Amino acid sequence: MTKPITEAELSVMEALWAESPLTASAVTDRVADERGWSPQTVKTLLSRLVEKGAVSHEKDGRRFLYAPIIARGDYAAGESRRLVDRLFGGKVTPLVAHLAEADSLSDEDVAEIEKLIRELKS
Amino acid sequence: MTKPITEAELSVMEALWAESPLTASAVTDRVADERGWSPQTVKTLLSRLVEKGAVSHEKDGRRFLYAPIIARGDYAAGESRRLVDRLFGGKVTPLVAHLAEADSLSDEDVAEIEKLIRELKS
DNA sequence: TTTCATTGTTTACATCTGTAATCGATACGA
DNA sequence: TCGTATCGATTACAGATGTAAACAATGAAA
Repeated sequence: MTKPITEAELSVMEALWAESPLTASAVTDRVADERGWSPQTVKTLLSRLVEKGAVSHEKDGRRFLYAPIIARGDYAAGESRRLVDRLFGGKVTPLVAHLAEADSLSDEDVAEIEKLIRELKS
Repeated sequence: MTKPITEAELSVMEALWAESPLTASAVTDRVADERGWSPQTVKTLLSRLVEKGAVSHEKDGRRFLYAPIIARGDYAAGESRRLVDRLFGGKVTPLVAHLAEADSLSDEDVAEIEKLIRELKS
């Protein structure tokens, strides 16, 4: 994954992460609503994702079947790390603190993280 | 902050967050090393940040003094939220879990977050 | 077989981004 | 006072990005 996946491309990735392999038109059906894109736009994005090595395309008769190459979890982990490095000097704690301050952490969140932390400590 | 701050612009913001107000050349001095930019480049970035409403410029004789309008903490919190919304359905726990899985959380981190969580619960 | 619809490929184009040169005003040193 | 260094403003320009039209191949329908 040399080149980064852009915002628009991410919508396409989400469709493929949700279900794959898919044809281009199937992807279009799934993302057209939220983004209001023309089928051509989706094709372009798919091509660029193939170029970037983020998506595979296997010939299936006259059409292609597209599937993600990079896993959603790997992508998310990478992006998370990038953010933490860029803004919090690589430390996760300030990130959690900021989200907490912004009142973005529900009691549920706190409880879940606490549980997670307990597991990590064992 | 209508338009997002770009990667290059962020370097300039960091300089201003570290110390402000600063003249354009003072900013240049502080970011030239890490980025190897010409003074002109820094000027352009400052102008764009002023346009975006992220930085103020007050006339001081024939030159300008630049200062951040948005606080670093607010920016960081906003970016964090955007990431969590985009990739983790708005939930913080999976983010922490991913970072932990990638072996990115030191024992220290875990201890700190635990402490933070305890404070949040009280 | 002729046509139409579908699929991928090529090309397009405006905006954004990174990076900077050039230009015009102007303050400071000689 | 005259040139020179400096500052901000204007303009530039290539590559990335969002968004898509145009085109070519080809399989399906009539």
